[in-house]
Amino acid sequence: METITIKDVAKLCGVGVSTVSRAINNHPDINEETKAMIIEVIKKHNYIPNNSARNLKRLNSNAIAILIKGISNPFFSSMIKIFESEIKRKKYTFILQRVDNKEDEIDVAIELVKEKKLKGIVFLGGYFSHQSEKLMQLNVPFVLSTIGTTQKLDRNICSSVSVDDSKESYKIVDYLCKLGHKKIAIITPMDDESIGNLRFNGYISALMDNGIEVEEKLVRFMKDEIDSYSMENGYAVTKELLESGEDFTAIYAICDSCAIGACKAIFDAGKKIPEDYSVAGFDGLDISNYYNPSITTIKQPVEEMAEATIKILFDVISKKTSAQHKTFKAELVIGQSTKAI
Amino acid sequence: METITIKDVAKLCGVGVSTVSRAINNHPDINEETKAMIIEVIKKHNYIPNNSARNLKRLNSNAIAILIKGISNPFFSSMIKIFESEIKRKKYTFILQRVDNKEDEIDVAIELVKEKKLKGIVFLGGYFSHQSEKLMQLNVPFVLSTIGTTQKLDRNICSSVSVDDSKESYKIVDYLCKLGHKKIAIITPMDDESIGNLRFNGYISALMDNGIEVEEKLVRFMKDEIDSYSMENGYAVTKELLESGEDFTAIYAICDSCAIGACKAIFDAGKKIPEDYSVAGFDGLDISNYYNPSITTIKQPVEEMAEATIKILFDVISKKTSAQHKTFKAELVIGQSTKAI
DNA sequence: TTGTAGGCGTTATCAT
DNA sequence: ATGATAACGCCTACAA
Repeated sequence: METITIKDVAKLCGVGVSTVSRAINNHPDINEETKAMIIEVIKKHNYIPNNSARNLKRLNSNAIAILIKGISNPFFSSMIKIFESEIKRKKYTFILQRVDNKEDEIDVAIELVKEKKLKGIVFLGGYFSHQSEKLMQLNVPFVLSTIGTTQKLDRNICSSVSVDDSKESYKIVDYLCKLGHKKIAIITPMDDESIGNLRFNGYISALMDNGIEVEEKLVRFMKDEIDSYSMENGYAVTKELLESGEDFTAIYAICDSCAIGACKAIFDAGKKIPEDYSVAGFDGLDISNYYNPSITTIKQPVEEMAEATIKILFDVISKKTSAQHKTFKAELVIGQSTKAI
Repeated sequence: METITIKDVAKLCGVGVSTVSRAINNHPDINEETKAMIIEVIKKHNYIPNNSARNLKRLNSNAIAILIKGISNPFFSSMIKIFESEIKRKKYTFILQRVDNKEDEIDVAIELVKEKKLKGIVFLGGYFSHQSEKLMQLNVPFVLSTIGTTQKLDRNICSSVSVDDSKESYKIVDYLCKLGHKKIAIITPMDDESIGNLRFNGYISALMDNGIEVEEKLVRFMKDEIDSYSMENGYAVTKELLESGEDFTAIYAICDSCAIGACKAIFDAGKKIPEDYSVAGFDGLDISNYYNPSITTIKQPVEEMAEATIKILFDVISKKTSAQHKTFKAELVIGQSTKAI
C-alpha cells in the first residue's frame, strides 16, 4: 500500500493536478462531471490528501485550537463539548490540543499557529504568567477561559472569560461563617499564583470580615507528591488534619475533587457529614451533585462561559471588537454537606 | 511580527540553511561554536520551525499517536498518563488525538499517519467494527486497547489488550447471586455491539447458571437522549425503575458512572444502600472508591494494560513479534454498596 | 565542517 | 473549464 498522491490521481483521471485540487476543495469553476469522475477515482483508490502539504501551502485555514492543561480535569469536559459544537457551527475546524504540565502553553501555541495556520486560540486552565512580549508573537486572537491570573496582563492584548475566583470563594466561606462555623479549615495548593491563590484570598477576607482569626493550623496545603486538585490529595490532607486532633467544624476545599476526597476521609474516620463536619467545595462538578451527601459548592456557569469564549473569539477574529473581558457570576449551590451549628 | 523562516536565520547568522538545520536537529557534524551561535540567534529572534514543512519532508518521524473516543471518560485518564510517560521514555513523540463520536477512527488514523508519518497507533475506547480491507490501508502497527469487539477481527492484522468483559461481568453478577439476590436489575446500553453487549451477556449467563430467570422488566436500557455511560443516564434509568414499582433487590450498572447515578436516584427516593438495595458497577474508577458508600465493582488493571499496550506496540514496530493479543484479569472489588440478603 | 540545490505534496497564479 | 508551474519551509544528498 504505497502512498498515493495528488499526481497519481491526476494521472489516473487523465487530468491535471489543479483540476484534482479543485475537485477536493470544492472550488466553483470546475465541470460537475469531471468533478464527479475524480471523486469516484479518489474513493476507489482511497486517496487521502496530505495535511502537512496542505497546511504548508495554504495561507489560512479556518481552524481554531483549544489548548488545555490538565485534560483529565472533569471541569473542562462539558466546556469542550460546547467549544466543539460552536466552532463547527461556524464551519471552522476544531482542534483540541493538550498541553503537558511542564510545557509552556505559549510555545505550544506559537508552534501550532505556524503548523496549522490557526485563526484563533482558546487557552483553557492552567496558570498564566507570561510576558506581554511573548504573547505578541502569537499573532492571532486568543481568549483565556477560566484562567485566573494575579498578574496584570495587558488587557488589550488578550481577552478573557472567567469568574471572580476571589469573590466567589469569599461567598462560600462567608456562607459557612453565617452558618455559625468559626473553625473552618481550608485545603489549598501551596505555591499557586493563580486560581488557588485567588480562592485562598477569598477565604482570608471572609474570615476577617466575620471577625474570625485565621489559624495557621487550619490552613492545609495539598501534598506535593500527589496530583493537585485530586480526590486523592483531598483525602490525604484531610486524613492528616483529622489525625492531628486539631479542632474544626467545617472544611473548605478549593475544588470539588478535593472536597470529595475530604468527605471520604471523614467517613473513613467514622464521622458523619454534615453532623460532625461540614464540607464545601468549589467548581460545581457534576459529581458534587451526585455525591452522597451532595456537596455545597460554587457552581461556575460553564456552558455560558464556553459560549461567551467562542463568541468573543469570533468577534475579535472578524475585528468586530477589540479584546474583551467578561466575568461571570457563579452560583452558591447549597447541598447536603453543610449545616448550621 | 512576520513569520521568520530557516532562510532568514541562515542569513542573520551568515551561514547556509543546512548548517542551521543541522543545529536545530542536533546533527553530529557541525562546529560547536557555530552551533552555539546559531542557537543564540534563534532564541533571540524566536524562530520556531514549521512542523508542516518538517513532516512533509521527513520520511519517518518517531511519533506514536493515541486515538481516543470519548476523551472525557475518566476511565482513560490514568491510562493516558502511562502512555505518555512510556512513549517519552522511549524517546518517541506522544500525540493525543481525540476522535469525535460520529467520526470513523480509521479514517482519522489514516490521515494522521500521512500527516505525521506515525510509527504506530493505539486505539482507545469506542466500538470496533471495521473491515480488514480498510485496516490494511493503515500500514503502521496498531493496538486496540480496552476495546471489546464482538466481531472476529483478523488476529494477525492487529494486536489487542483488554479484559474479558463477558467473563468479568459474569463474575460480579455471580457475586450478587451468591449474596442471595434473585431480582437483579441491569442498566445497559441499547444497541451496543461491543463492551456493552459483552457485559450484558455475562449478566445473562450468570443469572442462568444460578437458576434465575431473566426478567425483561429488570433489563433497563440507557436513555438515547442522554450521554451513554454517564451518571445522568444511570440516574434517569434508576429513577424510572424505582417509580415503576418493579420489585428488585440489587442493581448492576455496566459502568461505574452509571452506578453512581443509580445510587443517587436511590438516595433521592429516600432509600438506603446497601440496606434497601445493593448496587454494583464496572470499571474500577477512582470515584467508585471515594463514593459513599464505596461501590462494589470490577476493577480493570489500567496501569498494567496501558504498559502492555505500549510494550506490544513497540515489539511489533521493531518486528520483534507479530501481532499479540493479551487478556488481563480484572479484580472484583467489594465495596460498601452491596450486602447479603 | 559547510553551502547549494532539489524535492516532499499541495495550493495558487497564471496562461490557455 | 483546465493545465503547467511556481511557491510553501524544511531536510538531505552531494559537492566543495
